[in-house]
Amino acid sequence: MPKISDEKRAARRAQILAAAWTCFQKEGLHATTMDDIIRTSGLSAGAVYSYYASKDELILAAVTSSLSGLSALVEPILKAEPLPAPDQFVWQVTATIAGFTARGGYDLKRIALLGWSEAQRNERLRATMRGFYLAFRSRLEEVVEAWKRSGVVEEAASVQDTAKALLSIILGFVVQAAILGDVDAGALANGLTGLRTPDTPAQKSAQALRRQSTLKRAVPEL
Amino acid sequence: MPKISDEKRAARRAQILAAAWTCFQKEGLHATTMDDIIRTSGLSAGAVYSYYASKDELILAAVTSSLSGLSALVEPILKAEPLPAPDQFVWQVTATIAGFTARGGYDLKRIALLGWSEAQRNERLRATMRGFYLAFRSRLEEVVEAWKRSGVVEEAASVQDTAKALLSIILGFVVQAAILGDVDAGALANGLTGLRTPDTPAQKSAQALRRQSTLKRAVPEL
DNA sequence: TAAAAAAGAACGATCGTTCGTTTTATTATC
DNA sequence: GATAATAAAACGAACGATCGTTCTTTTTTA
Repeated sequence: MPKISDEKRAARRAQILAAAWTCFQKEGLHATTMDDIIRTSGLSAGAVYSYYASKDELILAAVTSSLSGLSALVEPILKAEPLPAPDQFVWQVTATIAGFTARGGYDLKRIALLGWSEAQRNERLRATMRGFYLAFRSRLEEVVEAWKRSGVVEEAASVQDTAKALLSIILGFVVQAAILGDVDAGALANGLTGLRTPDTPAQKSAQALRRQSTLKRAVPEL
Repeated sequence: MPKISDEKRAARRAQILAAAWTCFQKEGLHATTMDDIIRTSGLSAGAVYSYYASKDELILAAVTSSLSGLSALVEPILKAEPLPAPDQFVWQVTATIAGFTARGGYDLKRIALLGWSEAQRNERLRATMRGFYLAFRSRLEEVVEAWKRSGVVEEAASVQDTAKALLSIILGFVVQAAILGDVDAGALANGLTGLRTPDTPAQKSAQALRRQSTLKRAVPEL
């Protein structure tokens, strides 16, 4: 029975996925044609289609693998003992994300931007992504809990909101680094310390107000 | 000589651009066809093409107008007297961005994500965007300077880095709100205060170290 | 040798764009 | 002031290019 071995099959899939990554980040998700991927992979159309049923499947695989790659990368930081303080933590996470770029010429940040964009019209991709980021934010909540226990975050702080702020900082780094290219993890963490000054009484009362009211603002016409 | 008036011309352009916005955010930049835009604009193909030379032109116009719309929206906050404290400032900016969504069903955040993605392969768009965000960050630097003068940010902080951190938080909010949808300006600002605790001596030394070394980390295989 | 795997030419669908025609609105003429 | 002349503006069918995918043929391998 002439059937290819499981290792060979996995290798072929990886070969095609790598080609897809290369093309996607070079041209974008929609601008890369199947022919681009086929030629880059070194295989034929028939071969590629016998491993991935459609282009959408390939897009999903590319984004999913980048997400799980990110997960694997950041995981060690999340469970480090002792847990680094917030600034240090943000520094480590963003530096790790930035460092991924070096690896084989792939840029995790670019794939992330492409994925976010695509997720808005691709329901399956959106669900996958939502699940991933929600899970990641849960992990961040655990981190905040740990900070509370060790006293670096005060007990009164909202765990959910703090995790949201953390995630914003990390995601924002990805965007800014991808678009402007002149930010690094050190600058971000350093800039964060600049924002971290003790509350004045006026700020305290503003915080209390903030959670109750919704900002009503005149929105100018386009 | 039957020539349309300048107002009529501008109105037609606005009509087409509005149709493009609607389609782009519903289907994405590449998935919307010119026929989509043409039909929702209520005009003919020939008419649309006499106002915008190509689809790329329309994409650029859509993204550019969303950027300048954002600018106009945020500008009042930047020059407010007195300038709100950091948390309050972030709250106002993000609330304004979020509030834009309500306006006519257009979601500024979605267009932003689409634009970032497209900017990676469209050189003209990338240049436009870069210029916009750099200018915006300069404005943020001025804000940080003002904070320093009023004492809410300590003198030793780096203006550039603090502005980068600020921009990250804002951009991250846009991403998180667009993908997860369960964040609001209040949660973000509130979460930021949770991160804002006084330095311990250990953190101080970590900051000093951070700016000098580059993180060397083993990046696992995909 | 037999069946799975790879190849690659070919297909139908769809895209962005064009271009010959029709409509519309302004000006010149009587 | 009604009408004819005129040119911009709008129309929309049609085109060429290109896309994702299929399917028959050839090659490979257990």
